[in-house]
Amino acid sequence: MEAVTIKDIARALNLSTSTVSRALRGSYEINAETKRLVMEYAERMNYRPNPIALSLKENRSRVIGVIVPQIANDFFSQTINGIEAIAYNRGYHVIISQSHESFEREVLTVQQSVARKVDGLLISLSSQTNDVTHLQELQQKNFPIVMFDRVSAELEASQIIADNYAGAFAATEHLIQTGRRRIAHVTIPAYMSITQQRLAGYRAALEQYGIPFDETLVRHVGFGQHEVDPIVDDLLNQSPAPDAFFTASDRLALGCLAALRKRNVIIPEQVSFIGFTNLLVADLLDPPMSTVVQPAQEIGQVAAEQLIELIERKQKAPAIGTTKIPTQLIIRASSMREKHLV
Amino acid sequence: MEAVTIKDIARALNLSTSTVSRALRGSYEINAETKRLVMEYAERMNYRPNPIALSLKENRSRVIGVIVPQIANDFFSQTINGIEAIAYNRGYHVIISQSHESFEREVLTVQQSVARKVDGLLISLSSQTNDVTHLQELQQKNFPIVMFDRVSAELEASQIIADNYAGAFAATEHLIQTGRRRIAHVTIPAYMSITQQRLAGYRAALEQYGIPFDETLVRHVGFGQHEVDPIVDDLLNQSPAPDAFFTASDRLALGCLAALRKRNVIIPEQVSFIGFTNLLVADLLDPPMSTVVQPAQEIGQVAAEQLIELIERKQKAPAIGTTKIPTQLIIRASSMREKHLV
DNA sequence: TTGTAGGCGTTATCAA
DNA sequence: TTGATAACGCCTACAA
Repeated sequence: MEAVTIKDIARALNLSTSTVSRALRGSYEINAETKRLVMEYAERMNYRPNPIALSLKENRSRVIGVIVPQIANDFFSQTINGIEAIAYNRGYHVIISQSHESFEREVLTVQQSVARKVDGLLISLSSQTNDVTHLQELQQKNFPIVMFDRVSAELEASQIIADNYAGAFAATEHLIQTGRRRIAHVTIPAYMSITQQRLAGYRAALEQYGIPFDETLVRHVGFGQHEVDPIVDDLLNQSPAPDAFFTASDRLALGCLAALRKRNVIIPEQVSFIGFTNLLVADLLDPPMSTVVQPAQEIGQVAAEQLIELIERKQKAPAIGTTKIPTQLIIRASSMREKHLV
Repeated sequence: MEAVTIKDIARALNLSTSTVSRALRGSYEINAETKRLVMEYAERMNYRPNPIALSLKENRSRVIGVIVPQIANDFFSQTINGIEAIAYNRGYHVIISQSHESFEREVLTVQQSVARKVDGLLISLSSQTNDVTHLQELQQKNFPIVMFDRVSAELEASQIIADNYAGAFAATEHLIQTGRRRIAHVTIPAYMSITQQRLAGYRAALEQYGIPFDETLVRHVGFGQHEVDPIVDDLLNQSPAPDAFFTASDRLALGCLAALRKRNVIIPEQVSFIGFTNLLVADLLDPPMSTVVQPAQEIGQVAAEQLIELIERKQKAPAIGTTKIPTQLIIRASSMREKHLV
């Protein structure tokens, strides 16, 4: 894999490397004939400038680092898809790393990415992360960072999130309007930003409809295995038992469904925040599940746009703020399915 | 983001850059005291070698290029997960690109990756790709390439695939053993490697059990939208109609399920090749779906291992071959669920 | 209009 | 044991 360099072209054409360089970028005054000659030869030899040499010279790599808790997760893989689309359009490549929901690995990965000379960082925090000094330090050095989905208010960086509050409000409101009063909310750890936003939306909807908030209906589940079952058990042992479930993720939604089925309990309706790539799945579950669809791809796109903006205009005072992308509530009730039957 | 360089250290310690360099890599003979001094200072200043400078010098980037049709796809995101795990352990970063199932974009992306100076390429072909000259050219230049999942026999590169033949055989055999005789096989375009392997397994099982192969039961579906419905219609209009479906992917499995439900038809059993991240989903569908589980993560791991091997021992004659990773057939029948009910 | 030289950060070679 | 120099590929200020 020996690639053609400017030096090779110069030698072959009996020119200096600077002349060749100028001819190729077309900038400086240069003899039209020389330019044509160089261009032709470069074309023929399939010359491509070495991006590594350029990076070294320009002190920029045109690479964006992306850190997510997990790649093999519909929400994040869709986000990455959105990031990738924007990045490639603007001439950036994307290096992806995973924190595996571990604070330590997140810190390590951030350091590695920076050592690798990425031009900026897009990050969604691990579920263990409640200390963001590793990011604050970078920011003080003026290193471009944009956070998405799982963010932290302690960092003065641009943040792109789904409108979790509105989504949770809409989901809860829908359940109330269909007659539910005891809506269980099974969600992720309490200190995470998205948890708080969703919980707030849930509470606001209850309040608006005059339903007292019952904290025993709210359960926080970590990211380990087999944690959902006992929680569902516990909820069902309440009297009165919940008459609806509002879950915070695919994983929890499926866990609750499985637990309910195992106990042979049929809940009138379940709504979940989801990131299923193929939303058809939600409709084909038994029973079908209503969903608060997260605009994963759009979140990725907007995050990438803002980061590149930050990288390219190296202003000291970039516009920092939180961008909320709307969610969409899709109702899927068993009754609706029957309509399809002939 | 000014980083500390060897030069900075040299200046601060009144040494030459070569001495500092030696001290840091510890290799050459060097005064123990000097070494200690340099190490300490480097540590204190949080020195990190500039990987771009190293790449330029060593003519290697320690980056692996990965090209998949889609990131937002359970199978591929799991594969990437496996690749990432191995790569990071061996000091490589991973740059991911998507071909979006387009031949043109695949060619473009391959060229871009090479221009970016990745040390090697892991690729799963787009569904449109049946010409692999863009890869053959690279190979002739001795550029390391490993293919996975969607491979091509026309390329003499290592290939890592699921044991599609055995998986399809097992699925078909299972359906036959439960009494099915007219097993529809809804699959992807005919020229793709995995299609052929699965079709061969399907046919072999039929043959072994003395069931004549009926080509009208085999349907190839492209990657566009809304293509599944009319095909299911058509299959159901046959007489006798199929008594089982064996589908080649998540997307086709769900498409068939939805189409069947829309027509209010209940098929006794459906088996599919799948890559669902959360296999719980298959069990919670209505009806639950049996699956040929693809070892996506392992495929990624093995592919990454083989590629890195290829990169690091720059032998002219690397061991080339096809590695088959076993699949796993998981039976999920409605009757099994009933057992769980109290 | 073209060539020379220096530098981005690092290391290998040779000289001191 | 340490330092000076050249080189990786590219660009550009300056000299010719």
